[in-house]
Amino acid sequence: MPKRVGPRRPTQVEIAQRAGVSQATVSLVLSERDGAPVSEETRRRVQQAIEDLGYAVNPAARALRGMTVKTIGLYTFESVFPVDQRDFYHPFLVGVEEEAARLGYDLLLFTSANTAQRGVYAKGRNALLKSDGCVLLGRHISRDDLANLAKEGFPFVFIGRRDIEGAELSYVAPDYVAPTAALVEELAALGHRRVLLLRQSDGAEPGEDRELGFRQGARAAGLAPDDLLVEYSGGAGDIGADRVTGWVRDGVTAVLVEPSEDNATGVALAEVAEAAGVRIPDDLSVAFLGSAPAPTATRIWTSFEIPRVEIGRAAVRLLVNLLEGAEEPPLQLLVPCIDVRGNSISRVVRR
Amino acid sequence: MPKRVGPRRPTQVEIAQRAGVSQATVSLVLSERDGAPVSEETRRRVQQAIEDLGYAVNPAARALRGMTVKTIGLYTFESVFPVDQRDFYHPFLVGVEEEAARLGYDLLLFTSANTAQRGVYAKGRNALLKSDGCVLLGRHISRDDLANLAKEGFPFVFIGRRDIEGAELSYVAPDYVAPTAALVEELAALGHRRVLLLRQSDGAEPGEDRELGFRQGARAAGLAPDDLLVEYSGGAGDIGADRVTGWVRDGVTAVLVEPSEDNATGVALAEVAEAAGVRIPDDLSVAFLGSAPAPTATRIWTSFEIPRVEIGRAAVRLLVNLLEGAEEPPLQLLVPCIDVRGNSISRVVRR
DNA sequence: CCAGGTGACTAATACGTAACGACTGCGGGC
DNA sequence: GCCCGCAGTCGTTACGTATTAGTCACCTGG
Repeated sequence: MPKRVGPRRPTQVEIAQRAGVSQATVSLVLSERDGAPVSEETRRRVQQAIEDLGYAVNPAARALRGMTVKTIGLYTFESVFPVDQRDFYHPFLVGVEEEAARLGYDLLLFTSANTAQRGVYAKGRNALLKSDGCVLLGRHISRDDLANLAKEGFPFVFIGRRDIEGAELSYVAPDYVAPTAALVEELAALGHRRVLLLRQSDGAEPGEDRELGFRQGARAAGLAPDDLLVEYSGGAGDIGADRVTGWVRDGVTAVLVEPSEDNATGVALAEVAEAAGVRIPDDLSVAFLGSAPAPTATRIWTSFEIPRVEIGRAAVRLLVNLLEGAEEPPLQLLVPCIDVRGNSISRVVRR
Repeated sequence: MPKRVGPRRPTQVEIAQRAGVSQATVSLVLSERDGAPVSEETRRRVQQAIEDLGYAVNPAARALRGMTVKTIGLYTFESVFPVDQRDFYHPFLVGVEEEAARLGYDLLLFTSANTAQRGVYAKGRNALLKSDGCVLLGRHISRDDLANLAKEGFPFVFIGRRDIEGAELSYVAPDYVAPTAALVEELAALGHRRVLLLRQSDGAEPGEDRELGFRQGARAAGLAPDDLLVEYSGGAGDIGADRVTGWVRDGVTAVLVEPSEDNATGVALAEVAEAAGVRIPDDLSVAFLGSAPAPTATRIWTSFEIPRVEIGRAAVRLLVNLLEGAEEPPLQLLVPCIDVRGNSISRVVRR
C-alpha cells in the first residue's frame, strides 16, 4: 500500500508556531468546549493562523486517539450493493442515507468486502473498523461473522431479526407475526378452514416468525391444527402445476406465501395457477406475507408492505444511540408493516 | 466528540508478545511482501497468534503513518445525495459504486457535508480527508472549494468539465461539442437556415461547450452567423406562448435546448408549443442537447444521451490512477454521447 | 505576609503502525 | 584468520492529535 502523494498539509504544531502558542493550546481552541480556559486574544491569534495556513484536522490522528470519526458503515451480505433501484434492498439504503445525513454522519459503503467474497473478516480482518459502527443487511448472513462482531464488542445494528447463539445482537426488523396472524384470522372469517403456508426453504428467522404468526392466528380463529399445512419452496422451479392442483384437491382453499427478494416464487405461482386452470381467488385464495409481485390492471395481491425506508432510518437511529453512549446493546426494535388490501383472497365457496 | 466505547482490541504488540517476537516482526509478517525476510517458522507462530487473538489491523494507525486506506469519497454539490433513483445524478453513483467495488475500494458518501451547508470546507475544514481521494459531482459547484482542493493537492476527479482559474483540475465529462455540431449540420442538411440555441442561464461550462459545438457545426454547414440565435432560460417559467410564437414569426425553424437536470424547461416548451398551436416538428424542429423528457407513445425527442454510468466508472478509474501514482494530475477525459434518433426534427417546408 | 485559589497556558504522554537503521550469527572467499 | 555479505530480527522513531498533570503569575481574604 503506497504512501499518499502530494504536499504535506499543515499540522497543529505549525499553527502553534505561527500563533506563538503551544500545540496543546491549538487543540484547545479547536475543541471549542464551553469551559475551555483560553483567552479571547489567544483564541483570535490561533484562528487567524488556522485561516492563513488552511489547516484541516487530520481524521486519522483523531481516530487513533480513540475518537469517533462520525462515519457509519453499511455492509451487505448480498453479492451486490443495493445502489440499483431495482434491488430489493435499495429502499433500506435510502433510509440509511437519509438518517445518517440528518444526524451528521457520513456513510461508508463497504463495497470492496463482498467482491473479496471473504465476508466481514476479509483480508486484513474486519474491514468494518474504518467506521464507528455499522448497519448490516442481507438475507445470506454469515452467522459466524455476526457472532464474532458481537463478541468483539463492535457496535452494529442488523436489519432483520436474527438469533445468534451465545450473543444477543441489536436489530431492527419488520414485525411479521402480527400481520400474518391477522391474515389467517381474516381468512378464517371468510370461511377458510384448510390453509397452507409456503415457506422459503432457507429456514431463517423471518420464516419462523411468519410460521409463528400463522399458528397464533389459527389458534385465535379456532382452526384445527391438522388443517394447518406448511410446505417449503426453494425457488420458482419448485412450483409446478401438479403441486398447485394437488393443494386444491387436498382441500386447501388458501395459500400464504413467504416472498423471496425477487418474488420469483410468487410470480411462478400466479403463472402456474392460471395455466393449470386454478382461478385466484375463486378456487384458491393467495396472500403474500410481505412484498407481493407488482400489481396489474386486474390484480392487486393481498399482502403487507415492509416499511423499508423507515427501517433503514430506524437502524441508523439505533446505531447512533449505541455510539453516543446513551444505550447499551442489544437494542431491538420491531416495526409494524402496512396492510395492502388486494383482490386475491375471497370468501370460500362451499361445494 | 466522544471516545469510542467497547473493549480494546488486540494490537501488534500483544501479538508479538504471544508469538515471542518483536512488534516490528509482526508488521513484517502482515505486510506479506515478496521479499520479506522472515523465516517460515516465525511467520507461522505470528499467524497463529493473530488467529488466536483475533487481531485486526487498525486503519487509523495505518492512515496516520501516511498509508492509503482504500477508500474513495463521493461528494455532491447538490443539496441531496443521489441515492434516490429519480435523481438525475443517480446513474453516476451507480457507476462510481461499481468501479470502486471492482478495484477493491470502499465508497464513502459525504452525506453530512451538504446538510451542514458549508460545502467541502465545513466545520473542522475539509471533511474529504477521511478518504484517499474523492469524486465530485453536481452543477452548483463552489469554485472556491474546487480551487482550494486543487491548491492543497488533494486528489480528486470532477464529473463534468470545469475551468478554474489558476488551477487545472482532473475531470471526466461528456463531449457536448461533437454531437451538438453534428445536430446542427443535420438540421442544415434538412434545410434549416435560422436556428436558435436555448441555453441554461447559469453560464456554466457545459453550456459553453454546447454553444461552441453550435457555432462549429454552423460554420461547417455554411450557415450565416446572423442566423444563429442564442437565448437563455432560467427555468420552466421563462418559456411562454408569446416567446415560442415569437421565434416562429422571426423565422426560426429549429430550436436546440440545453436541458436542466429535471428537464422542466423541455417539458414546458413542449406544452407551451402545443397550446400555442406550434406543431413539432412541422412548424418547429426541437432537439435536446442532452437528456430529453421521457418519450411518449407518439413522441421520441431527438437528443443524445449522456452515458452517466460509464462516466461514473471512468471517474473512479482516473482517480485510482492518480492515487496509485501512475499518473499526474490533471487527468482529463471526454466521453462520447449516444445519439437518440427521434421524431422531433424534420425537413423544413418552404412557404 | 502568607495560604489558597484561579485563570491561562504548556510539557509530556499515549494511541498503533510502518519503516529505517542497526545488530547478530554464520558461511564463504581470499 | 579476517572481512564481507546476507538472512533474520529488533530497537527506535515519526505520524498528528487529545488529554492529563502540571507550571506560573497573579489575585484575594485573613
